[in-house]
Amino acid sequence: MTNYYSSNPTFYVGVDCIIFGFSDDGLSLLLLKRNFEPAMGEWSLMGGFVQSDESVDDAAKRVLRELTGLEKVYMEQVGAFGSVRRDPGERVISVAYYALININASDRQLVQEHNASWVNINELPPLIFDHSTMVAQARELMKQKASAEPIGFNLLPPLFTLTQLQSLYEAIYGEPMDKCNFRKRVAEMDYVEKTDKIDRQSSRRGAALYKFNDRVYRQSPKFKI
Amino acid sequence: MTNYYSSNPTFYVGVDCIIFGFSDDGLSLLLLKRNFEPAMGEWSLMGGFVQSDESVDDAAKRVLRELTGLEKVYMEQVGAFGSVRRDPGERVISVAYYALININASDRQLVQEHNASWVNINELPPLIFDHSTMVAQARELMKQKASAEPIGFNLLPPLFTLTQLQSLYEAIYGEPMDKCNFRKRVAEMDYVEKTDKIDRQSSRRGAALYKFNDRVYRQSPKFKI
DNA sequence: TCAAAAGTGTTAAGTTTACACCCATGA
DNA sequence: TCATGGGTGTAAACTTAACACTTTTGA
Repeated sequence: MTNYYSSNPTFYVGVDCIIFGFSDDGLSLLLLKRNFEPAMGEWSLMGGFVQSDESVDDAAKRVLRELTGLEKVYMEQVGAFGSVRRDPGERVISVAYYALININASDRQLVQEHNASWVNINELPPLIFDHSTMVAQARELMKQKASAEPIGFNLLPPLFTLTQLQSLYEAIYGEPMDKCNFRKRVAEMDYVEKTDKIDRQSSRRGAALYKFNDRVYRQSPKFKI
Repeated sequence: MTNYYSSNPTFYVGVDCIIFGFSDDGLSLLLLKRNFEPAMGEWSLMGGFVQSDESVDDAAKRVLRELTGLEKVYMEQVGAFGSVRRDPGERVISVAYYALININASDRQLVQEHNASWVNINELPPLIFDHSTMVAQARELMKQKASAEPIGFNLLPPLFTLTQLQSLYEAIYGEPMDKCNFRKRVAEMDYVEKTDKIDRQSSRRGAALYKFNDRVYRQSPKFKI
Protein backbone atom coordinates (compact mmCIF):
# COMPACT_ATOMS: atom_id res chain seq x y z
CA MET A 1 0.00 0.00 0.00
CA THR A 2 1.62 3.22 -1.15
CA ASN A 3 -0.65 5.37 0.97
CA TYR A 4 -2.80 4.62 3.99
CA TYR A 5 -5.73 6.49 2.47
CA SER A 6 -5.56 6.03 -1.27
CA SER A 7 -6.72 2.44 -1.40
CA ASN A 8 -10.14 3.63 -0.24
CA PRO A 9 -13.02 5.08 -2.25
CA THR A 10 -14.32 8.62 -1.88
CA PHE A 11 -17.91 9.88 -1.77
CA TYR A 12 -20.02 12.92 -2.35
CA VAL A 13 -21.03 14.24 1.05
CA GLY A 14 -24.26 16.20 1.30
CA VAL A 15 -25.99 18.21 3.98
CA ASP A 16 -29.76 18.45 4.43
CA CYS A 17 -31.53 20.99 6.60
CA ILE A 18 -34.70 20.44 8.60
CA ILE A 19 -35.76 24.04 9.16
CA PHE A 20 -38.31 24.58 11.92
CA GLY A 21 -40.43 27.69 12.20
CA PHE A 22 -43.32 28.67 14.46
CA SER A 23 -46.32 30.87 13.80
CA ASP A 24 -49.99 31.18 14.77
CA ASP A 25 -50.49 28.06 12.66
CA GLY A 26 -48.11 26.08 14.85
CA LEU A 27 -44.85 24.37 13.99
CA SER A 28 -43.83 24.25 10.34
CA LEU A 29 -40.95 23.10 8.19
CA LEU A 30 -39.47 24.96 5.26
CA LEU A 31 -39.62 22.56 2.30
CA LEU A 32 -38.65 22.81 -1.35
CA LYS A 33 -40.90 21.91 -4.21
CA ARG A 34 -38.06 20.88 -6.50
CA ASN A 35 -37.96 22.65 -9.84
CA PHE A 36 -34.73 20.87 -10.77
CA GLU A 37 -33.54 17.31 -11.29
CA PRO A 38 -33.32 14.77 -9.79
CA ALA A 39 -36.84 14.26 -8.46
CA MET A 40 -38.24 17.41 -10.06
CA GLY A 41 -41.73 18.25 -8.83
CA GLU A 42 -41.37 16.38 -5.57
CA TRP A 43 -40.94 17.78 -2.08
CA SER A 44 -37.58 17.73 -0.38
CA LEU A 45 -35.46 19.28 2.32
CA MET A 46 -33.05 22.06 1.42
CA GLY A 47 -29.69 20.45 0.76
CA GLY A 48 -26.29 20.92 -0.77
CA PHE A 49 -22.84 19.40 -1.07
CA VAL A 50 -19.89 19.76 1.25
CA GLN A 51 -17.02 21.60 -0.47
CA SER A 52 -13.29 21.05 -0.04
CA ASP A 53 -12.60 24.15 1.98
CA GLU A 54 -15.44 23.94 4.47
CA SER A 55 -16.35 21.75 7.42
CA VAL A 56 -19.57 19.76 7.28
CA ASP A 57 -21.09 22.09 9.89
CA ASP A 58 -20.13 25.10 7.78
CA ALA A 59 -21.70 23.53 4.71
CA ALA A 60 -24.96 23.20 6.61
CA LYS A 61 -24.77 26.84 7.72
CA ARG A 62 -24.08 27.93 4.15
CA VAL A 63 -27.00 25.96 2.75
CA LEU A 64 -29.31 27.41 5.39
CA ARG A 65 -28.10 30.89 4.61
CA GLU A 66 -28.60 30.39 0.87
CA LEU A 67 -32.27 29.66 1.50
CA THR A 68 -33.16 32.01 4.35
CA GLY A 69 -30.51 34.72 4.33
CA LEU A 70 -29.94 34.03 8.03
CA GLU A 71 -26.63 33.74 9.89
CA LYS A 72 -25.91 32.62 13.46
CA VAL A 73 -28.88 30.32 13.58
CA TYR A 74 -29.39 27.64 16.20
CA MET A 75 -28.46 24.35 14.47
CA GLU A 76 -27.84 20.81 15.66
CA GLN A 77 -26.63 17.82 13.79
CA VAL A 78 -29.15 15.00 13.49
CA GLY A 79 -26.76 12.42 12.07
CA ALA A 80 -25.26 10.86 8.99
CA PHE A 81 -27.39 8.95 6.50
CA GLY A 82 -25.35 6.48 4.54
CA SER A 83 -27.38 3.76 2.84
CA VAL A 84 -25.81 2.71 -0.43
CA ARG A 85 -28.80 3.60 -2.60
CA ARG A 86 -30.44 6.38 -0.61
CA ASP A 87 -29.96 8.79 -3.53
CA PRO A 88 -30.87 6.93 -6.73
CA GLY A 89 -28.70 9.21 -8.90
CA GLU A 90 -25.29 8.72 -7.35
CA ARG A 91 -23.98 7.52 -4.04
CA VAL A 92 -24.21 10.43 -1.62
CA ILE A 93 -23.62 10.23 2.11
CA SER A 94 -25.64 12.97 3.73
CA VAL A 95 -25.50 14.65 7.10
CA ALA A 96 -28.78 16.08 8.38
CA TYR A 97 -29.08 19.16 10.58
CA TYR A 98 -32.06 20.84 12.13
CA ALA A 99 -32.35 24.59 12.50
CA LEU A 100 -34.70 26.70 14.61
CA ILE A 101 -35.52 30.05 13.07
CA ASN A 102 -37.89 32.93 13.62
CA ILE A 103 -40.02 32.81 10.48
CA ASN A 104 -40.36 36.59 10.29
CA ALA A 105 -36.61 37.10 10.22
CA SER A 106 -36.13 34.99 7.09
CA ASP A 107 -35.72 36.52 3.64
CA ARG A 108 -39.05 35.99 1.86
CA GLN A 109 -37.60 36.73 -1.54
CA LEU A 110 -34.87 34.13 -1.24
CA VAL A 111 -37.37 31.59 0.02
CA GLN A 112 -39.60 32.25 -2.96
CA GLU A 113 -36.72 32.07 -5.44
CA HIS A 114 -35.97 28.57 -4.19
CA ASN A 115 -39.60 27.60 -4.60
CA ALA A 116 -39.77 26.83 -0.90
CA SER A 117 -42.73 27.05 1.43
CA TRP A 118 -43.66 26.61 5.06
CA VAL A 119 -45.62 23.42 5.63
CA ASN A 120 -47.34 22.58 8.89
CA ILE A 121 -45.57 19.77 10.71
CA ASN A 122 -48.79 17.78 10.94
CA GLU A 123 -49.50 18.02 7.21
CA LEU A 124 -46.18 17.05 5.68
CA PRO A 125 -46.22 15.62 2.15
CA PRO A 126 -44.14 12.57 1.25
CA LEU A 127 -40.51 13.65 0.81
CA ILE A 128 -37.85 12.34 -1.57
CA PHE A 129 -35.17 9.79 -0.66
CA ASP A 130 -34.85 9.29 3.09
CA HIS A 131 -35.84 12.86 3.94
CA SER A 132 -38.93 11.78 5.86
CA THR A 133 -36.75 9.66 8.12
CA MET A 134 -34.46 12.62 8.65
CA VAL A 135 -37.45 14.75 9.61
CA ALA A 136 -38.76 12.15 12.04
CA GLN A 137 -35.37 11.88 13.74
CA ALA A 138 -34.91 15.63 13.81
CA ARG A 139 -38.31 16.11 15.37
CA GLU A 140 -37.63 13.58 18.10
CA LEU A 141 -34.19 15.02 18.81
CA MET A 142 -35.51 18.57 18.90
CA LYS A 143 -38.26 17.53 21.30
CA GLN A 144 -35.71 15.92 23.63
CA LYS A 145 -33.46 18.92 23.52
CA ALA A 146 -36.30 21.42 23.90
CA SER A 147 -37.39 19.74 27.11
CA ALA A 148 -33.97 20.09 28.68
CA GLU A 149 -32.59 23.33 27.25
CA PRO A 150 -34.17 26.66 26.37
CA ILE A 151 -33.78 26.29 22.62
CA GLY A 152 -37.46 26.97 21.90
CA PHE A 153 -36.93 30.71 22.17
CA ASN A 154 -35.09 30.58 18.85
CA LEU A 155 -38.44 29.94 17.21
CA LEU A 156 -40.10 32.99 18.73
CA PRO A 157 -39.69 36.70 18.07
CA PRO A 158 -37.59 38.58 20.65
CA LEU A 159 -40.77 39.54 22.50
CA PHE A 160 -43.47 36.94 23.07
CA THR A 161 -46.45 36.27 25.30
CA LEU A 162 -46.72 33.35 27.67
CA THR A 163 -49.62 32.03 25.63
CA GLN A 164 -47.37 31.95 22.56
CA LEU A 165 -44.65 30.20 24.55
CA GLN A 166 -47.13 27.66 25.79
CA SER A 167 -48.57 26.92 22.37
CA LEU A 168 -45.03 26.53 21.06
CA TYR A 169 -44.32 23.83 23.64
CA GLU A 170 -47.68 22.23 23.03
CA ALA A 171 -46.75 22.02 19.34
CA ILE A 172 -43.32 20.58 20.12
CA TYR A 173 -44.70 17.94 22.46
CA GLY A 174 -47.87 17.37 20.47
CA GLU A 175 -50.05 17.56 23.56
CA PRO A 176 -51.95 20.19 25.53
CA MET A 177 -50.59 21.55 28.81
CA ASP A 178 -52.24 23.04 31.86
CA LYS A 179 -51.97 26.81 31.65
CA CYS A 180 -51.49 27.46 35.34
CA ASN A 181 -48.87 24.74 35.80
CA PHE A 182 -47.04 25.93 32.71
CA ARG A 183 -46.87 29.48 33.99
CA LYS A 184 -45.69 28.36 37.41
CA ARG A 185 -42.74 26.64 35.77
CA VAL A 186 -41.92 29.65 33.61
CA ALA A 187 -42.15 31.91 36.65
CA GLU A 188 -39.28 29.96 38.22
CA MET A 189 -37.04 30.77 35.25
CA ASP A 190 -35.45 34.08 36.13
CA TYR A 191 -34.15 34.39 32.60
CA VAL A 192 -37.64 34.62 31.12
CA GLU A 193 -38.16 38.28 31.88
CA LYS A 194 -41.40 40.20 31.82
CA THR A 195 -41.10 43.49 29.93
CA ASP A 196 -43.34 46.50 30.41
CA LYS A 197 -44.67 46.03 26.89
CA ILE A 198 -48.14 44.69 26.18
CA ASP A 199 -49.30 42.73 23.16
CA ARG A 200 -52.73 43.93 22.05
CA GLN A 201 -52.99 41.83 18.88
CA SER A 202 -54.14 38.60 20.37
CA SER A 203 -56.72 39.63 22.95
CA ARG A 204 -58.90 42.46 24.16
CA ARG A 205 -57.29 42.46 27.56
CA GLY A 206 -53.73 42.46 26.24
CA ALA A 207 -50.95 40.08 27.30
CA ALA A 208 -47.63 40.91 28.89
CA LEU A 209 -44.65 40.49 26.58
CA TYR A 210 -41.65 38.53 27.82
CA LYS A 211 -38.09 38.14 26.61
CA PHE A 212 -35.44 35.48 27.01
CA ASN A 213 -32.25 36.69 28.68
CA ASP A 214 -29.41 34.40 27.67
CA ARG A 215 -26.87 36.01 29.98
CA VAL A 216 -29.03 35.31 33.02
CA TYR A 217 -29.65 31.76 31.79
CA ARG A 218 -25.97 30.99 31.61
CA GLN A 219 -25.51 32.04 35.21
CA SER A 220 -27.78 29.22 36.39
CA PRO A 221 -28.62 27.04 33.45
CA LYS A 222 -31.62 25.14 34.74
CA PHE A 223 -34.50 24.39 32.43
CA LYS A 224 -37.33 21.89 32.48
CA ILE A 225 -40.62 22.19 30.65
CA MET B 1 -23.35 21.84 -15.61
CA THR B 2 -23.21 18.43 -17.29
CA ASN B 3 -24.18 16.58 -14.15
CA TYR B 4 -25.85 17.68 -10.94
CA TYR B 5 -23.28 15.82 -8.83
CA SER B 6 -19.98 15.99 -10.71
CA SER B 7 -19.19 19.62 -10.01
CA ASN B 8 -18.73 18.68 -6.36
CA PRO B 9 -15.71 17.23 -4.56
CA THR B 10 -15.62 13.78 -2.95
CA PHE B 11 -14.19 12.71 0.38
CA TYR B 12 -12.85 9.73 2.23
CA VAL B 13 -15.50 8.73 4.76
CA GLY B 14 -14.36 6.95 7.89
CA VAL B 15 -16.08 5.24 10.78
CA ASP B 16 -14.80 5.20 14.37
CA CYS B 17 -16.06 2.93 17.11
CA ILE B 18 -16.40 3.77 20.78
CA ILE B 19 -16.61 0.28 22.26
CA PHE B 20 -17.95 0.08 25.82
CA GLY B 21 -17.41 -2.90 28.06
CA PHE B 22 -18.18 -3.57 31.71
CA SER B 23 -16.34 -5.71 34.26
CA ASP B 24 -15.58 -5.76 37.99
CA ASP B 25 -13.32 -2.81 37.26
CA GLY B 26 -16.25 -0.74 35.97
CA LEU B 27 -16.84 0.73 32.54
CA SER B 28 -14.05 0.53 29.99
CA LEU B 29 -13.35 1.37 26.38
CA LEU B 30 -11.51 -0.78 23.90
CA LEU B 31 -8.68 1.39 22.53
CA LEU B 32 -5.87 0.81 20.05
CA LYS B 33 -2.28 1.58 20.73
CA ARG B 34 -1.45 2.30 17.11
CA ASN B 35 1.40 0.27 15.65
CA PHE B 36 0.85 1.82 12.21
CA GLU B 37 0.94 5.26 10.64
CA PRO B 38 -0.36 7.91 10.93
CA ALA B 39 0.08 8.68 14.61
CA MET B 40 1.98 5.48 15.40
CA GLY B 41 2.42 4.91 19.12
CA GLU B 42 -0.57 7.00 20.12
CA TRP B 43 -3.95 5.87 21.40
CA SER B 44 -6.98 5.91 19.14
CA LEU B 45 -10.41 4.47 18.57
CA MET B 46 -10.82 1.52 16.23
CA GLY B 47 -11.66 2.92 12.82
CA GLY B 48 -11.84 2.18 9.15
CA PHE B 49 -13.05 3.52 5.83
CA VAL B 50 -16.46 3.19 4.25
CA GLN B 51 -16.31 1.09 1.08
CA SER B 52 -18.33 1.49 -2.10
CA ASP B 53 -20.60 -1.47 -1.58
CA GLU B 54 -21.53 -0.93 2.05
CA SER B 55 -23.65 1.52 4.01
CA VAL B 56 -21.98 3.65 6.66
CA ASP B 57 -23.74 1.60 9.35
CA ASP B 58 -22.44 -1.60 7.78
CA ALA B 59 -18.92 -0.20 7.70
CA ALA B 60 -19.13 0.42 11.43
CA LYS B 61 -20.38 -3.12 12.03
CA ARG B 62 -17.57 -4.52 9.91
CA VAL B 63 -14.92 -2.53 11.74
CA LEU B 64 -16.30 -3.66 15.09
CA ARG B 65 -16.32 -7.26 13.90
CA GLU B 66 -12.75 -7.01 12.67
CA LEU B 67 -11.63 -6.08 16.16
CA THR B 68 -13.90 -8.17 18.40
CA GLY B 69 -15.20 -10.99 16.23
CA LEU B 70 -18.72 -10.02 17.33
CA GLU B 71 -21.86 -9.76 15.18
CA LYS B 72 -25.30 -8.39 16.04
CA VAL B 73 -23.95 -5.95 18.57
CA TYR B 74 -25.92 -3.03 19.99
CA MET B 75 -24.63 0.05 18.14
CA GLU B 76 -25.78 3.64 17.85
CA GLN B 77 -24.52 6.43 15.70
CA VAL B 78 -22.99 9.33 17.60
CA GLY B 79 -22.67 11.66 14.63
CA ALA B 80 -20.52 12.91 11.80
CA PHE B 81 -17.24 14.72 12.45
CA GLY B 82 -16.30 16.93 9.57
CA SER B 83 -13.73 19.60 10.41
CA VAL B 84 -11.49 20.32 7.47
CA ARG B 85 -8.26 19.39 9.23
CA ARG B 86 -9.42 16.87 11.80
CA ASP B 87 -7.13 14.24 10.26
CA PRO B 88 -3.78 15.88 9.50
CA GLY B 89 -2.94 13.33 6.79
CA GLU B 90 -5.84 13.77 4.39
CA ARG B 91 -9.32 15.16 4.60
CA VAL B 92 -11.52 12.46 6.11
CA ILE B 93 -15.10 12.91 7.22
CA SER B 94 -15.76 10.43 9.95
CA VAL B 95 -18.92 9.00 11.47
CA ALA B 96 -18.65 7.83 15.08
CA TYR B 97 -20.62 4.94 16.56
CA TYR B 98 -20.74 3.54 20.04
CA ALA B 99 -21.14 -0.16 20.75
CA LEU B 100 -22.07 -1.99 23.94
CA ILE B 101 -20.51 -5.41 24.25
CA ASN B 102 -20.09 -8.13 26.82
CA ILE B 103 -16.32 -8.17 27.32
CA ASN B 104 -16.20 -11.93 27.82
CA ALA B 105 -17.85 -12.59 24.48
CA SER B 106 -15.16 -10.78 22.50
CA ASP B 107 -12.32 -12.58 20.71
CA ARG B 108 -9.22 -12.05 22.85
CA GLN B 109 -6.89 -13.14 20.10
CA LEU B 110 -8.25 -10.64 17.58
CA VAL B 111 -8.12 -7.89 20.19
CA GLN B 112 -4.50 -8.68 20.91
CA GLU B 113 -3.57 -8.83 17.23
CA HIS B 114 -4.84 -5.28 16.85
CA ASN B 115 -2.79 -4.16 19.82
CA ALA B 116 -5.97 -3.10 21.56
CA SER B 117 -6.73 -3.01 25.26
CA TRP B 118 -9.52 -2.24 27.66
CA VAL B 119 -8.99 1.06 29.42
CA ASN B 120 -11.09 2.23 32.36
CA ILE B 121 -13.35 5.09 31.37
CA ASN B 122 -12.01 7.23 34.20
CA GLU B 123 -8.39 6.74 33.18
CA LEU B 124 -8.46 7.44 29.46
CA PRO B 125 -5.24 8.59 27.82
CA PRO B 126 -5.23 11.47 25.33
CA LEU B 127 -6.51 10.21 21.98
CA ILE B 128 -5.52 11.20 18.44
CA PHE B 129 -7.41 13.68 16.28
CA ASP B 130 -10.88 14.47 17.62
CA HIS B 131 -11.36 11.02 19.14
CA SER B 132 -11.62 12.38 22.68
CA THR B 133 -14.52 14.57 21.58
CA MET B 134 -16.16 11.56 20.00
CA VAL B 135 -15.78 9.64 23.26
CA ALA B 136 -17.22 12.48 25.31
CA GLN B 137 -20.24 12.74 23.02
CA ALA B 138 -20.71 8.99 22.93
CA ARG B 139 -20.60 8.78 26.69
CA GLU B 140 -23.19 11.49 27.10
CA LEU B 141 -25.45 9.95 24.47
CA MET B 142 -25.12 6.50 25.96
CA LYS B 143 -25.96 7.85 29.40
CA GLN B 144 -29.09 9.52 28.05
CA LYS B 145 -30.16 6.42 26.20
CA ALA B 146 -29.35 4.11 29.10
CA SER B 147 -31.64 6.10 31.38
CA ALA B 148 -34.60 5.71 29.05
CA GLU B 149 -34.11 2.31 27.42
CA PRO B 150 -32.78 -1.01 28.73
CA ILE B 151 -29.59 -0.98 26.66
CA GLY B 152 -27.34 -1.53 29.67
CA PHE B 153 -28.03 -5.27 29.62
CA ASN B 154 -25.90 -5.50 26.47
CA LEU B 155 -22.89 -4.84 28.69
CA LEU B 156 -23.66 -7.67 31.08
CA PRO B 157 -23.46 -11.43 30.70
CA PRO B 158 -26.80 -13.20 30.13
CA LEU B 159 -27.09 -13.86 33.88
CA PHE B 160 -26.22 -11.12 36.33
CA THR B 161 -26.83 -10.12 39.94
CA LEU B 162 -28.68 -6.99 41.00
CA THR B 163 -25.48 -5.73 42.58
CA GLN B 164 -23.75 -6.02 39.20
CA LEU B 165 -26.64 -4.24 37.52
CA GLN B 166 -26.48 -1.47 40.09
CA SER B 167 -22.75 -0.96 39.79
CA LEU B 168 -23.15 -0.83 36.01
CA TYR B 169 -25.62 2.03 36.32
CA GLU B 170 -23.48 3.74 38.92
CA ALA B 171 -20.60 3.60 36.44
CA ILE B 172 -22.76 4.94 33.61
CA TYR B 173 -24.09 7.82 35.69
CA GLY B 174 -20.88 8.37 37.57
CA GLU B 175 -22.65 8.54 40.92
CA PRO B 176 -23.68 6.15 43.69
CA MET B 177 -27.28 5.00 44.05
CA ASP B 178 -29.34 3.84 47.01
CA LYS B 179 -29.49 0.06 46.96
CA CYS B 180 -33.03 -0.28 48.21
CA ASN B 181 -34.45 2.34 45.89
CA PHE B 182 -32.59 0.83 42.95
CA ARG B 183 -34.02 -2.60 43.66
CA LYS B 184 -37.54 -1.25 44.03
CA ARG B 185 -37.29 0.20 40.54
CA VAL B 186 -35.93 -3.02 39.07
CA ALA B 187 -38.67 -5.01 40.82
CA GLU B 188 -41.23 -3.06 38.80
CA MET B 189 -39.64 -4.21 35.55
CA ASP B 190 -41.33 -7.51 34.79
CA TYR B 191 -38.80 -8.17 32.06
CA VAL B 192 -35.90 -8.38 34.53
CA GLU B 193 -36.57 -11.94 35.60
CA LYS B 194 -35.16 -13.70 38.62
CA THR B 195 -33.80 -17.14 37.76
CA ASP B 196 -33.39 -19.99 40.21
CA LYS B 197 -29.63 -19.79 39.80
CA ILE B 198 -27.37 -18.36 42.47
CA ASP B 199 -24.04 -16.62 42.04
CA ARG B 200 -21.59 -17.77 44.70
CA GLN B 201 -18.54 -15.93 43.36
CA SER B 202 -19.16 -12.56 44.82
CA SER B 203 -20.37 -13.26 48.35
CA ARG B 204 -20.66 -15.89 51.05
CA ARG B 205 -24.40 -15.70 51.10
CA GLY B 206 -24.80 -15.94 47.32
CA ALA B 207 -26.84 -13.58 45.13
CA ALA B 208 -29.81 -14.38 42.94
CA LEU B 209 -29.05 -14.29 39.22
CA TYR B 210 -31.39 -12.37 36.94
CA LYS B 211 -31.88 -12.24 33.19
CA PHE B 212 -33.29 -9.68 30.80
CA ASN B 213 -36.28 -10.90 28.79
CA ASP B 214 -36.54 -8.82 25.65
CA ARG B 215 -39.82 -10.36 24.55
CA VAL B 216 -41.53 -9.29 27.78
CA TYR B 217 -39.94 -5.85 27.52
CA ARG B 218 -41.42 -5.25 24.08
CA GLN B 219 -44.88 -6.03 25.37
CA SER B 220 -44.76 -3.04 27.71
CA PRO B 221 -41.64 -1.05 26.97
CA LYS B 222 -41.32 1.07 30.08
CA PHE B 223 -37.93 1.76 31.56
CA LYS B 224 -36.56 4.39 33.89
CA ILE B 225 -33.46 4.07 36.02
C1' DT C 1 -72.99 42.96 29.02
C1' DC C 2 -70.68 39.20 27.48
C1' DA C 3 -67.31 36.50 24.87
C1' DA C 4 -62.57 35.63 24.76
C1' DA C 5 -58.20 35.42 26.30
C1' DA C 6 -55.15 36.68 30.45
C1' DG C 7 -53.88 35.41 34.68
C1' DT C 8 -53.96 32.92 39.69
C1' DG C 9 -54.87 29.52 44.14
C1' DT C 10 -55.49 25.06 46.24
C1' DT C 11 -55.14 20.28 47.03
C1' DA C 12 -54.79 15.34 46.24
C1' DA C 13 -51.92 11.90 44.21
C1' DG C 14 -47.74 10.26 43.03
C1' DT C 15 -42.72 10.05 43.06
C1' DT C 16 -38.21 10.54 45.05
C1' DT C 17 -34.89 10.46 48.65
C1' DA C 18 -32.85 9.23 52.84
C1' DC C 19 -31.92 6.19 56.26
C1' DA C 20 -32.17 2.20 59.15
C1' DC C 21 -32.60 -2.32 59.54
C1' DC C 22 -32.41 -7.72 59.08
C1' DC C 23 -30.48 -12.12 56.68
C1' DA C 24 -27.37 -15.90 55.30
C1' DT C 25 -22.91 -17.83 55.08
C1' DG C 26 -18.02 -19.39 55.15
C1' DA C 27 -13.83 -18.50 57.20
C1' DT D 1 -18.92 -15.48 65.92
C1' DC D 2 -18.32 -11.95 62.95
C1' DA D 3 -17.26 -9.64 58.62
C1' DT D 4 -19.23 -9.33 54.20
C1' DG D 5 -22.30 -8.60 50.81
C1' DG D 6 -27.50 -9.72 49.94
C1' DG D 7 -31.87 -8.15 50.68
C1' DT D 8 -36.06 -5.11 52.73
C1' DG D 9 -39.51 -1.34 55.23
C1' DT D 10 -40.98 3.24 56.19
C1' DA D 11 -41.78 8.05 56.26
C1' DA D 12 -40.70 12.82 55.17
C1' DA D 13 -39.86 15.90 51.32
C1' DC D 14 -40.75 17.16 47.10
C1' DT D 15 -42.99 17.26 42.46
C1' DT D 16 -46.81 16.72 39.36
C1' DA D 17 -51.41 16.91 37.85
C1' DA D 18 -56.04 18.37 38.00
C1' DC D 19 -59.43 21.67 38.41
C1' DA D 20 -61.81 25.85 39.57
C1' DC D 21 -61.69 30.40 39.79
C1' DT D 22 -61.03 35.83 38.95
C1' DT D 23 -59.65 39.78 35.76
C1' DT D 24 -59.78 42.88 31.86
C1' DT D 25 -61.62 44.91 27.82
C1' DG D 26 -63.44 45.90 23.00
C1' DA D 27 -67.29 44.97 20.34
